[in-house]
Amino acid sequence: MAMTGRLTSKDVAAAAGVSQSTVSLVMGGKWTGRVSPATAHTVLETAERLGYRPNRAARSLRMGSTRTLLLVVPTLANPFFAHVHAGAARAAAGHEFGVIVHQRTGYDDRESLTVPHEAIDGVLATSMEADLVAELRGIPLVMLDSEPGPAPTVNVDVEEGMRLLTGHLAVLGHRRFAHLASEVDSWTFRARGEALAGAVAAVRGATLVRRPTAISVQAARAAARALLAPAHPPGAPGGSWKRLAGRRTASADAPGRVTALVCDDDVIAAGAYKAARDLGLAVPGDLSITGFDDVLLAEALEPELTTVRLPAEELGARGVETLLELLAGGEPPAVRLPVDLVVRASTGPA
Amino acid sequence: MAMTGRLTSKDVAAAAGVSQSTVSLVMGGKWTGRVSPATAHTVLETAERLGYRPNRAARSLRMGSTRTLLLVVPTLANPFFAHVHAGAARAAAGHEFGVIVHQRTGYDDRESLTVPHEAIDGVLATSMEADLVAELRGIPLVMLDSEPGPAPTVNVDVEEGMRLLTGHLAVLGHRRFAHLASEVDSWTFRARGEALAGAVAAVRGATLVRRPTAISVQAARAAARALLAPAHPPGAPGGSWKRLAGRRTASADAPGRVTALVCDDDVIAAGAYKAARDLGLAVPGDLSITGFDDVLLAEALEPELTTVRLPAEELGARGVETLLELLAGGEPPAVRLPVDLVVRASTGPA
DNA sequence: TTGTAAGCGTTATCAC
DNA sequence: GTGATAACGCTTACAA
Repeated sequence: MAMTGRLTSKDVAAAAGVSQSTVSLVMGGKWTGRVSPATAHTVLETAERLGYRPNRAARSLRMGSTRTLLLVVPTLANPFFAHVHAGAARAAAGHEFGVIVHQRTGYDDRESLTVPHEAIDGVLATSMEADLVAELRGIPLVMLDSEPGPAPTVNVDVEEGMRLLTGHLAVLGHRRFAHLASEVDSWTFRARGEALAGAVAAVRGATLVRRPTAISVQAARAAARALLAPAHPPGAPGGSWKRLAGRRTASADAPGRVTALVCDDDVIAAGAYKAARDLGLAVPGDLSITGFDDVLLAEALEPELTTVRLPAEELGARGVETLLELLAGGEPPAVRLPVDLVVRASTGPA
Repeated sequence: MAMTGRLTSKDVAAAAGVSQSTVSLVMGGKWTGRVSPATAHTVLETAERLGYRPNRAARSLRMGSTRTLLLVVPTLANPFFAHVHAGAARAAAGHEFGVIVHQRTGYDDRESLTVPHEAIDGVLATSMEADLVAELRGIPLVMLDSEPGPAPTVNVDVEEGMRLLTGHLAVLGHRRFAHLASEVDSWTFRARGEALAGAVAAVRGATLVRRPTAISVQAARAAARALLAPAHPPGAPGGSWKRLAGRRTASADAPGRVTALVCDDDVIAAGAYKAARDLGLAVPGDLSITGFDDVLLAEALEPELTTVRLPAEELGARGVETLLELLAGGEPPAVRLPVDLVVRASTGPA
């Protein structure tokens, strides 16, 4: 039945032989010292027997709060955001809050921010532009993995992730880097790009080229092909490079010969794998490839993907804690969550 | 701000110089013939200017319905369910309903059904056992991809999917089939298993072995290894079979030599790929592998996966339509959605 | 055509 | 200790 099934606290009161307000007190758990243990027990029992559930709408109306938070994500089809939701829901449940999720129609959907459900106390916006969020005028907001700004942020340390990746590759002898970057213009990807550029610049003799792509396997495949084989016509059989460029000469003298391909995302890395195969490049023999996020895909690919693990669940959980603090009138500090380098099999000596 | 920002219809009424009920009528869109166009316009304008949003809690309380549906899924980390949610949310929005999603803690979590949010009008339960759902006593329910039972169901035609797959493989000459089955005991997987068994039985001279596995890449990898190389010690180097069994002899005389591995799920198929590599079996040269669902993974794998595309978004959308019909007092018929065979590169001649 | 008023089910403030 | 009672903001007869 909708709401509470037409069974109200008044019914419970009648059945238990007490007043309605007593039922409310008992159900609310604030009866100690106001209601006798005996009556409290009776009330609890009859409520249970009748299957009574307090009506949330009435409670929300009275309390002025819905105990519901809204999580806005670009898409749930990327499991990263599914994990953010799981973490947020778990943390919220601990405070008797619920989390509803709104998936926008894509990474750069600048329209569908229209909040679908106004019965919320606050919003958690993931990977989103600050200006987009202006529409939520007045609603308490915490931004996840986004540009620091007026709203409190909870971020993952993507810069550190890029530094870790670069260090790992540099130690392996790589000097010619390429960045297969997300073309989505959001803070997290700008930060990744800048951090990578900075980290590569700190490596003696290292070079970096960059190419944007949409976040999809096929788009990334095409972009990676263009990046790796600029001179070849699109459909040309690969393999020539492999033989042309002497591998493991490390000194990076061969112009344009990229040996390390850093991808903004695991999905993009999956596309890069395909491009490498198209061109006859062995991974990691001819080309090391790295991802970012560490979603399901990373382990499913062959060879398994070296990537950066982002603490998705914790991002969601800390986001909720921060939002709750904001709702309580506090001024939560910006949070930055550490990341881990996960070395698997897609990176090797240059 | 929580709720509606402390700005009520009364405030709008005062600002517009009309009564509160007039505001309500106008905002509710049922003013034609009851309020003059001029007043209606004034009201709309001031509401807009003030940024007024009706309080959902109050509306829900008064109306006895929350215009909110709950979608319960095993996990959102599998993009299949993310798409179900997207379809459900889209369809619901068209009826001014919202959809909140509850992810259980896994495929066979038999505990966490406790609905996290009672303010709902109905429930959409995905891939779930009928008996589990008994706890939702009285709440209107539609089951998705689940056992037909007392509640209306919206299913995808998984049986047809298995028949399509079997036919495709049989035409390629396969006779020795193996089923890497989900160990989750839910209707959808039982149906897949039975349909596959039936379809294989209809192929002259065909045999089928079955092995259950958890739905994860590593679990499936281990299960597939055990299935494909029962005689080998776990760590034994593969490749022997490849040379032992004459490939493409098709006649299926070599005992135990499986040539087609049908997986209950794309994630399981990803594990099967790894097992094949472990054992030195080429896909599809030595072994054809098929998946089920057609999620992101299918295209990311190499070779790309032959699988069955399930209409996830439509499943969600039709689920909502069915639930809405149920809420309206109707008796919605059971729905069965067609599926498509997607032939890619993981299947080839036996 | 517009305004008045009675609830919806809850919580919380008071008298008792 | 317990029970009336007044909101919370909205929808909708019904009165003016």
